[in-house]
Amino acid sequence: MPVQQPRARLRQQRILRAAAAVFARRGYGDAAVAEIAREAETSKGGLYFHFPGKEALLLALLDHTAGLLRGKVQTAMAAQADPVARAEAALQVLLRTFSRHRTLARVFVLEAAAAGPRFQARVDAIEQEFAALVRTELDLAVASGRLVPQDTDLAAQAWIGMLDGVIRHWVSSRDRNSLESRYEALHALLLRIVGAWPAPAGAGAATARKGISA
Amino acid sequence: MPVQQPRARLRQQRILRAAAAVFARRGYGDAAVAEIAREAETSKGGLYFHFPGKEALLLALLDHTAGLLRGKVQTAMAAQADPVARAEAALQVLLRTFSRHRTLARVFVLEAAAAGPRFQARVDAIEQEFAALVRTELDLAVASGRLVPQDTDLAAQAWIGMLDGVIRHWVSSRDRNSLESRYEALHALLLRIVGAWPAPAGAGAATARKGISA
Amino acid sequence: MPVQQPRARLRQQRILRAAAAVFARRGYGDAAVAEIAREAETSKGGLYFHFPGKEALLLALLDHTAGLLRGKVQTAMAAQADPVARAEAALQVLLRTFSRHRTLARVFVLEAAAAGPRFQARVDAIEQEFAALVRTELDLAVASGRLVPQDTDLAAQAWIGMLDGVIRHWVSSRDRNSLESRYEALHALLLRIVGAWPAPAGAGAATARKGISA
Amino acid sequence: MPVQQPRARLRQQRILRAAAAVFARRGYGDAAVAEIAREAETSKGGLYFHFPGKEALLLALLDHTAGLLRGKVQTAMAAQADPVARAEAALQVLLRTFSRHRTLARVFVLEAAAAGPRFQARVDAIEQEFAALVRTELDLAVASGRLVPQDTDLAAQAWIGMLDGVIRHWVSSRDRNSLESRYEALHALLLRIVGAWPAPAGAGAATARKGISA
DNA sequence: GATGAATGAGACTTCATTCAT
DNA sequence: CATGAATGAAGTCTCATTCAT
Repeated sequence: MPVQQPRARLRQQRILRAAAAVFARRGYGDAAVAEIAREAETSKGGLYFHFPGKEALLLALLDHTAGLLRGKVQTAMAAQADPVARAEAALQVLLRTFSRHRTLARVFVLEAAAAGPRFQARVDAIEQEFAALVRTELDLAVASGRLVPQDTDLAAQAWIGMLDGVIRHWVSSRDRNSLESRYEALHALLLRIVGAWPAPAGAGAATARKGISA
Repeated sequence: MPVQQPRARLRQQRILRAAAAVFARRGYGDAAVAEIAREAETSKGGLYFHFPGKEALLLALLDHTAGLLRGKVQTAMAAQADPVARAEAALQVLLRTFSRHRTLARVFVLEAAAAGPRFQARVDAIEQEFAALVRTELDLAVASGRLVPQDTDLAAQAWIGMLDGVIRHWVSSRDRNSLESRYEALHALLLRIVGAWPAPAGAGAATARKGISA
Repeated sequence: MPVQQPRARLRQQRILRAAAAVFARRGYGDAAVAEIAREAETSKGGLYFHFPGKEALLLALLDHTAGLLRGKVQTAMAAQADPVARAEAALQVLLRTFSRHRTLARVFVLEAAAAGPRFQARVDAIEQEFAALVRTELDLAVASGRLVPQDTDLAAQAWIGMLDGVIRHWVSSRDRNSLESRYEALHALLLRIVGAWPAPAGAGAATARKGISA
Repeated sequence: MPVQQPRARLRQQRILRAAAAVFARRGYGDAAVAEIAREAETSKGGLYFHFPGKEALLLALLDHTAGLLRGKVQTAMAAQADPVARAEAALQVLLRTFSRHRTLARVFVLEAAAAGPRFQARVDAIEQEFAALVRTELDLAVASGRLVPQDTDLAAQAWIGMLDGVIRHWVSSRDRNSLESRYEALHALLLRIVGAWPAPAGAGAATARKGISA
C-alpha cells in the first residue's frame, strides 16, 4: 500500500463528504455518481480514480462514520466512573455526534438499510459493537449491586434500539430541532428499562427510587 | 368509476402479492416492474392497467398492510378487559401478523423508509396511529391507578419504537426463527418501560414491585 | 354492404367528431385512441367495432372533410355568373368553412401532412381537385378576354397555395379572430396574381390598371 | 460550460445530420432515437450525452437550419443593388438552399409544424424574420418609385407564403426534380404580386418591364 | 354490439462504468 | 492524475390492438 499523498487524501475526503451529502439528499439508489463528482468539484473519471465504484463510496462512508463514533464514544466513556453513567455517556455522545452530522445520520440509519444486505450487515455489526459496550457496563453495574439482576443483553439491545428509533425518526422527519434536545426524555426511558428510574413526582416513590438508583 | 370485474380484483391481488415479494427480495429501487409482472403471471401492460406506476404499487401495498393490521389489532384488543393487556395485545398481534407475512414486514419497515419521503410519511402516519391506540390504553391504566403516573405519550412511542426495532432486526437478519418467539423478551421490556414489571423470580421482588406500581 | 342502422351512423359520427377534436388537440401521433373513445362516450372496443383502426379514423375524417368542402363549393360557385367571381367564390367558401370548423382545418392542413405520406397524398389530391376547379374558371376568363393570357395552371396553384398558407397560419397561431376576416387582404392578392387587381387609390394607377386588365 | 473537445463537435454534427435524415424519413413522431444513434454511428447514451433529448435534436436542427439560411441570404442580398432584386435574391437563395438539402427542407416545413406548437413557433419566427427582410426591400422600392404604393407587409407575407407552398409541395411529393427549376414560374408570380410583372406577351408591356427590371 | 381487461412491442431516458486523450 | 466522451444494459411507461365475457 503506497503512502497516501496529502493531496490525494484531501480529494478523497472531499469526495466522501460529497457522497454523504448526495446520498442523504437523494437516497443511495437515486444518487448519481455524476452529482457526487460535481459536488466534490471533480470529474467522474477523477472519482473513479479514488474509489472503485459507487458501493465503495457507501462502504467507506459507513467505515468512516463508525470510526468517528468509536473515537468519540471511547473518550466520553473514559470520563465517567459509574458503569451506568458510562453506558449513558456512550449513547449521549452517539446522539450528539449524529445531531451534528445529519447527513451521516441519514446515510447510516436509513440509506444503508435499503442499499442492500451487504451494507445493512455492516451497519448491524457496528450497532452490535456498541450494544456490546453497553452490555459490558450493565453487567458491571449488576455485579456491583448497582442494578437489579436482569437480562443485560436484552436491555442493551433495547437501549440501542431506542436510540436507533429516535435518530431514525429525527432524520426522516423534517424536524430541524437539535436531536440532542431529545436526550432528556430518552434518558428517562433508558433508566426505566434497566429498573433504575428517576423520581416521577411523589415523595414515597422517591424513597424507593433512592434505594435503587443511588 | 368503472365497474370492477371479479377477474380484475383477482389480478390486482396477484399483482400486489407479487410486488410485495419482489420489493422484499430486491428492495424497492432495484425491483423491476417487469419482474413483478412476471411473478404475477401477467404482462407489463396488464400491470399498468391496474396500477398507474411503480410508486402506486408500493403505496397500495402500504395501505393494504395498514388495513390488515388495523383489523387484526381491533379484534385482538376487543378481547381484553384490562387496559394494559389491551395495549399489549395490540403489539402482540402486530408482531404475530408481521411474523406471518415476512415480505410485508420487510416492505413496511425497511423499503418504504428508503423509497422516499412520501412513503416514509405514510408509514409514519400508520405507526402514529398505533401509538395513539397504545397511549389511550396507558392513559386509562394511569387513571384507574393501574399504572403509576407518567408521560404516557413517551411511553407509547417507546413501545412502538421497541416493536419497530425488533421487527426491523428480524427482517434484516437472516434469522429464520419466528418473530413471535421474541415476544417474551419484548413483553418484559414493555412492562419495565411503564413501570409495571412482572415478578422476576423471587418473592421479595414481588413485594418491591407492589410497593412501586400500586 | 349492409344497410347502416341509424344508431350505428350516429355512433360513427360521434366518434369522428371526437377524433377530429383529439387529433386537433394533441396531433395525430400523440392522440390516444382511448381518449377519442372517451370523448365519443364509448369504449375502445366500441370504437374498434366501427373503425378498423386509428389510421382509418384520420382517413375517414379527411374524406368527410373533402365531401363537406365539395358540396359547399359547388353551391357557392353555381350562384356566380362571372368566371373570376366563381373562382373567388370557391376560395371564399373554403375559407368560411374552415373558419367554422377549426379542428377540421387543423387536421386537414397540419396533422395529415405529418401523419405519413398516405395521408399527405389524400390531402394533396383534394387540393389538386380544387386547383383544377379554379383553373377551369381562369381558362374561361382568359378565353373570354376577361383576363390577360397567362399560365392559368400556375395561377391556380398560387391561389390554392395562398389559401393554404393563410389557413395554416391561422390554425397554428393562437389567433382567435375569424379566419374569414382575412379574406379582404387575400382577395386583393388573388386578383393581383391573375393581373386583375382592383383600384389601389390614385387615379393614374387606375388608368394603367384599366389598360392592363381590360 | 465545459470546453468542447473537437471530437465532440464532430459527433454533434454527425448526430444532427443523422437526426435530419431520420426525421425526414420517418417523421418526427415516428423517428426512433435508437435509429438516429445508429445512423450517427454512436450509441443511444452517446447521443444523450450531446443532446438532452429528442426535442432538443429537432430544436437544434431548426436553429442550425436558420443559421444556414441567414448566412446564405445575407450574402446573396449583399450582391444586389436594386431593392426588388435583393428581395428576389433572398427567396431564390432560400429555394436553392432547400433544394440542396431536401431533408432539412422537409423537417423545416413539414415535421416541425406537426411536432408541436413549440417547434411551430420557432419555424414561424424564422419565417417572419425573412418576411421582414423582404418587406424592408419592398418598402425601399416603393419609396424610390420603383414600385407602385401598396401594402408591403401583405405582399411580403405573400412572397414567403408562395415560397413556403412551393417547398412544401416539393418535399411532400415524390418529385425528384430540382426545386430550383421552379424558380422561373415562382419569379413571375412574385412580380405580379407586387405589380411589377414582366412582359406577358405583347410588345408594349416589354418596354414597361425593361424600364422596371433593368 | 359493447365493455373492460390484457398484451407485448417499442419508446425515451438514465446511469454506473470504462476509455482515449 | 484528471477530464470529457462514450457505452449499452436496463428501467419505466405508453399505446394500438385484440379478446373474453
